Amino acid sequence: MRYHKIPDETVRRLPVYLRGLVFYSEKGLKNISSHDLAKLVAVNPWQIRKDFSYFGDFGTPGVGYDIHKLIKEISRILKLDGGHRAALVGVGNLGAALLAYGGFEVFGFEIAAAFDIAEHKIGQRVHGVEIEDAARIATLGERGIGLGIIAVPRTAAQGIAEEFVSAGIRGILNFSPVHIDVPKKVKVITIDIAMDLARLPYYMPAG
Amino acid sequence: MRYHKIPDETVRRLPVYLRGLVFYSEKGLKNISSHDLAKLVAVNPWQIRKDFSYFGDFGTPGVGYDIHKLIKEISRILKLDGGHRAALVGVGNLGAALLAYGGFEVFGFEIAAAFDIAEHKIGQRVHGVEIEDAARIATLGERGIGLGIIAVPRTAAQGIAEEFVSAGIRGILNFSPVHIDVPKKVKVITIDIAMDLARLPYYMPAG
DNA sequence: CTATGTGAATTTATTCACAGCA
DNA sequence: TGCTGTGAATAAATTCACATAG
Repeated sequence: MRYHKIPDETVRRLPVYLRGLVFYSEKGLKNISSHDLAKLVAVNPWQIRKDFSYFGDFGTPGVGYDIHKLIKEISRILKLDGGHRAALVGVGNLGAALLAYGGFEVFGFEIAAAFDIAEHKIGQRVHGVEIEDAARIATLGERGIGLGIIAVPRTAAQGIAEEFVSAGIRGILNFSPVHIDVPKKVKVITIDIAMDLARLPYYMPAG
Repeated sequence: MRYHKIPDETVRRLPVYLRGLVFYSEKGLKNISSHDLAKLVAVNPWQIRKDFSYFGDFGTPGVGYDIHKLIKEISRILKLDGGHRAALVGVGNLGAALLAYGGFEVFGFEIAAAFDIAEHKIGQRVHGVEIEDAARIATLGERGIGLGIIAVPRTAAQGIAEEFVSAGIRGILNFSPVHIDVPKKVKVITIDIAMDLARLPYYMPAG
């Protein structure tokens, strides 16, 4: 099935596989079976095989998948190879947490710029990144930064998104619990942490 | 179709609807059409109608849905009515951000306890919550706290999860980028913020 | 005439079962 | 024998189209 379009649900799982594969790779392993990967990432073995079958031929029957080749191919499909520079707006609690978060590197991301409107924060350094005046968001286009992260209060989120769009940003990760309107040429993913928490009681076994 | 099981995908959307409905309710509106709600939450109108049809009869043709009744019913289905008290472990950058985050109240959540292992943090108050010694996690059972939030470094996550389980916690929200193993009677939802970011380049229009 | 509610049609995703390769 | 890769079968979710209620 190598010529099919990759299903969205498979694309959603690819970063999960990638993190698991990198984990195994760092342990020095060269190959892994669908069964072993399944245990690590909590996906069925046949689902994994089906997913991988959409884009190629990485397995050897009786041996397993070539970890290195898979990492390269998944990175290529997700367009993570080559790396990405992101700009963060809003260095409050959440923004500082994102700057400190170590989980971005695996996927080739780097937070290369940070902005805030609070006078006393501007010029300070947080985890190696200097906080700039939010007025300078407009300069992002010239600086080769293509991703934006919004970590400001909800009332400011739409405005920041529009500044991002003007500056040429093509992808936005939004942490404000509010829907953001942008032109179709820009992709927005909103993460509302409370929404995942809100599903927890439903799935909790009664006690 | 009032007697069918509610599909998982519908359950995933219910918190989204709930947030939108509360937003409208606070504006003083009494009714809303599927079309208007659709614009706010970025879901198709027919999808909304289908979702609501799984659990009842809240709409009036020609008028729309009764916002108040819907809020009550969705809260009931998600088991959010009555409220939930959660315990946070790990008051670093992310933990502090969660304590400061205002988006939990809509869903009836309250972070009622916070724990850390760092001596100098214990006894301090962050956003009104006193930080306790992580050794006291075991007391959660007696305190009527049923949800746990993990915001510690990945290497500590599994251990904290086990302490939660021993203390009688039935639902865990995990922010560490690692799969957590718990008994089946406990539900875990893992949020890895980098994973959503990792899908962004794939969906970004080429430029 | 407007907007819900829902069967039916379609599309998409998961699961199975097994042929075939190392 | 062990494990991949994939058609076929099943299940689930989305979309449509329209009867029906206010």
